[in-house]
Amino acid sequence: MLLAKSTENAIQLIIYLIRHADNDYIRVKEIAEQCNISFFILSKIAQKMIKAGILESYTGPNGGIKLVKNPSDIQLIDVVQSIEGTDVLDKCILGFEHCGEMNPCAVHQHWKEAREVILNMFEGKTLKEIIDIDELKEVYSV
Amino acid sequence: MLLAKSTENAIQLIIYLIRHADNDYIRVKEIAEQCNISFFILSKIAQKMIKAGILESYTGPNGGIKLVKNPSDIQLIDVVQSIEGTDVLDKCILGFEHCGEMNPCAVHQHWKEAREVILNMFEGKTLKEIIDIDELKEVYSV
DNA sequence: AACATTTAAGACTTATGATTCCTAAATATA
DNA sequence: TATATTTAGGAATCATAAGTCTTAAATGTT
Ligand code: SF4
Ligand code: SF4
Repeated sequence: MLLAKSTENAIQLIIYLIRHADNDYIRVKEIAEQCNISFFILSKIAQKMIKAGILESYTGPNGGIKLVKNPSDIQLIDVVQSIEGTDVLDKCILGFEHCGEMNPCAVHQHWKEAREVILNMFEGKTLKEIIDIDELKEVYSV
Repeated sequence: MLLAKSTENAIQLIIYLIRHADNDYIRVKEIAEQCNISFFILSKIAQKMIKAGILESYTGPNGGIKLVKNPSDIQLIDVVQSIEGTDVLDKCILGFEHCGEMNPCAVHQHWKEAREVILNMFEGKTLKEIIDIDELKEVYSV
């Protein structure tokens, strides 16, 4: 499993937020219902992203959560790291101790290539680009 | 984390086996010591790979485990699947229910590309190729 | 001020994987 | 046959992640 389940949920939450953003706060309960995720789980996840500076919240009636920055100023990696910590993809595919470029294990170069692509997926695109529905329509002609 | 820790250990075990293969059975204890992995853990992992038909074992003095097939006839994906099950990379990066090519979620195409590369790493190369030290020397000029 | 709504935060339980331990079975060797 | 070696396999423990619940704090509405 590449991503933890809570990170999957975090991405779903973000996608929902972007698609329903209209400068108002959106209730976590609404997102939980629409995305079919437990409210309790989602509110914990939201809290992590708030601490990471991705979301802000407002307590009370008409309250909820919303994005702090513009979707085009957030990378997917920011979301991933806000949940899983900053060293998700620093880790290697094997557990060898004294390794790396100078003393590579047998799969080093292969894993390096794959990680490059994964990183590119997480860093190369902003949330705006990733979530852009028109782009998807073009590709899949839906 | 892409791979479970036990899968990391499985790959380490396989690498050791290939590099020390001389048609004899190799004791799990020896591998455990050399790879610095708990013997108990490694013997469980070995049992899984035996059930998957990758290794065979022999009980008693001079016993141990060895590869069933030639390293050039085994794909890395076989090792991974023997430990984690066959649907490791079938799963999607998100948890959406009704999705896929016809109804792609917002990151479908990006994850598809990355998964392609990972699969290629696991399926495209045989263990022989991956473990080949000369190939590594060439690339890293070690 | 009283009440309803909504996030905040911690406690608690459950599920899953990692790790360790122990006994049995197989088999070579003396 | 007795003994030492080595895998087989289950039981038990520990760690971490996932999921649930409960109470507190903030704040708009009446
Ligand atoms: S040599 Fe490279 S692939 Fe191998 S364990 Fe080290 S960092 Fe990972
Ligand atoms: S649409 Fe594609 S990327 Fe999205 S959840 Fe489904 S299979 Fe995964």
